[in-house]
Amino acid sequence: MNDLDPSTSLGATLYKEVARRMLAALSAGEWKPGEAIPAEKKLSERFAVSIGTLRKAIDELVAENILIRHQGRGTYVATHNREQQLFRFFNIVRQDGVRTYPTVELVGFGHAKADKRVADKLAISRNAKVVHYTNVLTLNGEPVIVDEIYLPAAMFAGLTEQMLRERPNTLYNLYQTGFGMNVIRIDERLRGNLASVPHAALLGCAPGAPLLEMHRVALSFNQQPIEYRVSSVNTANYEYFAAGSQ
Amino acid sequence: MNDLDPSTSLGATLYKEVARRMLAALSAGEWKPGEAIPAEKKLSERFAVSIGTLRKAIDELVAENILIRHQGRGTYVATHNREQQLFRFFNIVRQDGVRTYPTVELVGFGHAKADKRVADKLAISRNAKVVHYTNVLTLNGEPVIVDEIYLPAAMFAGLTEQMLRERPNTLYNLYQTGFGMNVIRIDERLRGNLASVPHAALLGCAPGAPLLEMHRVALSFNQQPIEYRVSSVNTANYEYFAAGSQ
DNA sequence: TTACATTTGTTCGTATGTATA
DNA sequence: TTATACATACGAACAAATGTA
Repeated sequence: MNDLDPSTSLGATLYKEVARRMLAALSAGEWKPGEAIPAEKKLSERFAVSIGTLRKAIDELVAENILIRHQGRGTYVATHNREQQLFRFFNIVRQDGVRTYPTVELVGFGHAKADKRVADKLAISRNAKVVHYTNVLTLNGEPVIVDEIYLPAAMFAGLTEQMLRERPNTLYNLYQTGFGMNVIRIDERLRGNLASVPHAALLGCAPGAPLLEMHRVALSFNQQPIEYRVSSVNTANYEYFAAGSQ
Repeated sequence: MNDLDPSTSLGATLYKEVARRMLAALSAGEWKPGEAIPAEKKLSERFAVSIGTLRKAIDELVAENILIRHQGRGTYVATHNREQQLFRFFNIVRQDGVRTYPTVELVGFGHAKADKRVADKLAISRNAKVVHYTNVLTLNGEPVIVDEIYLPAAMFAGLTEQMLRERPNTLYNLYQTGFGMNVIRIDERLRGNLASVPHAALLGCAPGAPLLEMHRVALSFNQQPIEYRVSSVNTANYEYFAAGSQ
């Protein structure tokens, strides 16, 4: 035991300190999504640690899905535009187990002030400006999900309805390439609920039909909330697959 | 490319082969839940690999929650009776985020034949004998969950209603200590549904109230299904927290 | 096709630090 | 204090995958 202030000392262990410094470089935009970071050898020299220690630091970031390794090629900053990555956060599958990807239709767009719930979820002050838009997701020709999506307007200055309509890729890719907002992790909570009249109309089911209601907060590097989304899922033929529960 | 059958070769890498052999030892009962396995040094001698390779093998089993490391003490086989482990699979939390643990009441017990759905989930033949029992879980004095639980009778010979009532610990601990069945992983699928009349009575809600319906298969070492459980959750004040979704 | 350079992956061994009993 | 066990850090050698000349 010593009486140094631990907050001023290094991050407990060397490899964690290296991981922290690499995260800082990522956060500062030194290495951009889709690009390769320098080779392990070079990084070990830069941070003045052994190759093993550097690899352990990278291990941590790979485990968090921030970096992706490719033997023989290099280590890359994760993006949201690879097929494999595209729907990392899309957990709705058909009840027979078949996994298909949705087509998205924007059915509502506007600005609003954060109410208590949205302000809490986005960690912004009440009445702060938010962008609010609505998507309908169709699977195999059947509308299955209605997404009510809220963004902190301050972080998404210049976002237009057209950008959402014409994005060539996923929403999270648009956030990443258009606004520098990287979704690293999501926090998801689920409830049962009954279909409201407008949602029933969008989903083609009866008002009062049972739905799965998903509350999702998308988080960036420092647990910074980027997006709050309420998804209403018609689980007549589909279901939520809790992928991570091992 | 060569034309050797890869299934006849070793497990690709040495550390994975060691992990496989350790899993075999666990599966064979050589190391029992709650016990410490031999020290890394001894194991590295036993498997004739370096300490680093052995540690990497253990890393794999720790990541799967099969082993638990304690610096200075040893590496232990995971059990379902530690506070921390107790509710590893219990993902229902109060909407304000407070996490409390349920009290369980057995309200139904009997034997039945597997219908198509249960046979599929448990990977047994249709009409095979199953144990079917029903629990009501109470959180903070309020009944919140009804569990309909199905076990393959062949794997749980001698299981009685009294054993379920008088178990000093969790169900999964009873499976482990009483029948040698270790729950390693669960597969969970979620839907919205309406409360049936009997479930509404047990939960103290109106028939037709919206519920979260959870279909869970508990799996053992070789993806062997051990238990199928349908949980009906009243999410008026509680919600499902998708812990693993990162 | 072949050869080669580059990059990550695996395995080894050693030394030292930290936690536990 | 001492012994034991896991954790961290170092560096070296070789294997495997990739891309290119």
